[in-house]
Amino acid sequence: MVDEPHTQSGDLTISDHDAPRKSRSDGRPTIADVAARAGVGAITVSRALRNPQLVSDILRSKIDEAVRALNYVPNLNASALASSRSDVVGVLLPSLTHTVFTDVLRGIYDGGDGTKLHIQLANMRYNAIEEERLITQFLRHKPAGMIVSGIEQTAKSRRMLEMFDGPVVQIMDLTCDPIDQVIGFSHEAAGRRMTEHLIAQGYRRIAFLSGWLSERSNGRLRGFRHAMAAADLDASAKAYSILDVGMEAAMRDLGQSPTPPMLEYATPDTGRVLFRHIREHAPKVDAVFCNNDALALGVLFECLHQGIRVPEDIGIAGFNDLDFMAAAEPALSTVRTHRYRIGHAAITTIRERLNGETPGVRIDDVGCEIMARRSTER
Amino acid sequence: MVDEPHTQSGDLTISDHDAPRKSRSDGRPTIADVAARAGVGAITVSRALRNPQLVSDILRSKIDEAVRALNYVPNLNASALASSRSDVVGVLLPSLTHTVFTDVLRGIYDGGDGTKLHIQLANMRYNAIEEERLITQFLRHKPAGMIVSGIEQTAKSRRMLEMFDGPVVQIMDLTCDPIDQVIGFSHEAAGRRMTEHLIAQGYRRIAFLSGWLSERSNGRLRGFRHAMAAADLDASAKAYSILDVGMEAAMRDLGQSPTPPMLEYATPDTGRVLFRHIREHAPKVDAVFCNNDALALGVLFECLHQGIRVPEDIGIAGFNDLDFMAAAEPALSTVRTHRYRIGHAAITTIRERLNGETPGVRIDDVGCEIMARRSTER
DNA sequence: CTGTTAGCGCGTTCAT
DNA sequence: ATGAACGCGCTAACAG
Repeated sequence: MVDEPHTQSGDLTISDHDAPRKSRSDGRPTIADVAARAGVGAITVSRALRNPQLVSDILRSKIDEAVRALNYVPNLNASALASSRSDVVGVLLPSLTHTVFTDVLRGIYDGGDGTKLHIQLANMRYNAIEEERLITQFLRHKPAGMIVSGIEQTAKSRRMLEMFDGPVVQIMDLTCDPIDQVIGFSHEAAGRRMTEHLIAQGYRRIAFLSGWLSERSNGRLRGFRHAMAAADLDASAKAYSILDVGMEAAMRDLGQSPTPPMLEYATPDTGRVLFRHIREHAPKVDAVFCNNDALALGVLFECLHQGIRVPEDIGIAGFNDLDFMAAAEPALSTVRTHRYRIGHAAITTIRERLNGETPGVRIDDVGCEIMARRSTER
Repeated sequence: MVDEPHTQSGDLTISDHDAPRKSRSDGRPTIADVAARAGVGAITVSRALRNPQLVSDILRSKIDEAVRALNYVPNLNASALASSRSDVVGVLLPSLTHTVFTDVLRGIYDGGDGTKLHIQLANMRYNAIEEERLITQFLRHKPAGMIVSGIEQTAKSRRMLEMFDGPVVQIMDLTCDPIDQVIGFSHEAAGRRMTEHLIAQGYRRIAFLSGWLSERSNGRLRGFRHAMAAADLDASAKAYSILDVGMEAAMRDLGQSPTPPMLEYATPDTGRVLFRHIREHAPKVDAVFCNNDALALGVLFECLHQGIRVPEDIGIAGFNDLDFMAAAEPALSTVRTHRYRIGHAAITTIRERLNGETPGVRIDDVGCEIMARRSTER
């Protein structure tokens, strides 16, 4: 086998036999080796690899052969340095566990499929300061684009992203003043609409049940309150919000401190505990609007346990429409959010813009859907 | 300002005055700019940034000031090229949606926290060929380490990873012949132990219920069959395996083709449909061992719906111990796997080895735990 | 502890 | 359609 790696390039002053030549390279073949073997210039190899049609068929096949023979692997770091452009898209998510974000992620990956885009993912843990740090880090890689969650970046984060030379997409919320582009839906409208549905079904003493509230959850709560107020149910709305009926105490019952990691409260068990507290402190509550589906599932189980009829005695609604909601007995009402679609749209618009296309719309409201099911059918 | 950047290296034939010098750079300050402003050599800046204690206090503070003043952002691509070493860890997961892998991911991120390691994640969709392609891609970035799922890589994937110069950790399964290191547990043992538990509880006609079977699911099924055979229940084991009682037909009922995306079958709704088929085709089944928790939840709801008592008429067991299992009514038995711990251990060992420490153990069995709850309490 | 020199491997620029 | 030369920004290897 012709297995002589890249030595011909340096016929310098070094003695040919003893040549210690402490190369800093890791010994893997470079584009120059491929070029030498194919009998062409390095740049031709470069072109053949990135844009085959720029090279004649003959050279191209020679090059392909050489690539295969040498087992050539392009060095993307060198490429990125030379072109000051990389194929990495930075993605910042508040959580890697919540189904809502994993669905977004799946959309991003599916949408990025078949391209050479790579995803670099970070977990900012619902923490704007952490997010700032991560953005700083990410930018060092000179990514091709960025996807960040929500619209509540710190001023510094925002500045960095504005100065960043590439597409930036904020997702999962809406704002009229995006950094660059935003794709999401209005959490306030979602909360309002589900509450309106509950009221239309005849529920009057509705509790909003949640663990810890993210910025977006707060939007839902606002929507809930507005809808209650609009129906002249504001007083009870406040009274029955779990925020007002001993959440702290309930949290203690979970054996956890009411401080971070607060995300852990978004579990069915939390739902059960919180609902027990509601029954104690606000027995007249006739429906619970849960800030997420896991809580709703827990409430259902607690009702099952206590022999409370759903939807007759208590209406239950969740948020997100995870797959167990439709399969539950009775099926649980919820708000379907288009998480997958959002992720997909985000990476798609980045791809398009990287290809030179123009942004389309800067603000993309994908909406959401009220899934009215048995659990709120009064 | 002494703002003459790197021109001394090439006092060739270029005229000194006219030089338009179309810089290909993007105009951002480089390490040379920082060095110039601080009045030191570039390498000193480099050192100060990477290993502050190698530089005297005076220079270090000067450098820090310059960095801040210029808003210097290191170019990691250049760094990676020069050192042929990057701070990116490649992670290949079969799915980004299944809670089992998102928990792994959370472990990885938590374990990588506070380091400069970046995670580059890919979704190989339970597809070894796709995995091979992704490994090829990843290696182009010259990552610092790699984490891959399972032990069933293709021969080529395996070769690439063996040749890769850095730590490689296979996770979520066990093998006595890892590529480098393996951290996981035996799915066969897990399946066997849960089955033994069911048998010990007095269940005899046990069905193994699953949607599509990954390599690891197959291990669980093997364990199930071994345990059944060992208890002289092998005939029924085969008969009641959902694989033998019309899975295809059941799948059609789901309105889906029995081909990919098969992952979608791991939902509660699938559990309900499959359980209905079991009741029809194998009415004597007295327990179902579900390949995952979502299926088990669906079976529970179907029992609720049909008025079948759990655990008296039917025992239900799942796999993974997602958080709704303990909160269900009745609480659902399952196998707790240490997903988070595995992810955490994987990135931790990579960190350690990057720091020059030796691998510890090559094969790390983190085991699993049988969570016997009401749903199998006969 | 600090600086000098010489690449790392590729892509741009400009010439052919 | 192809090639030569240089530079992208940083760091390893030696000195001092």
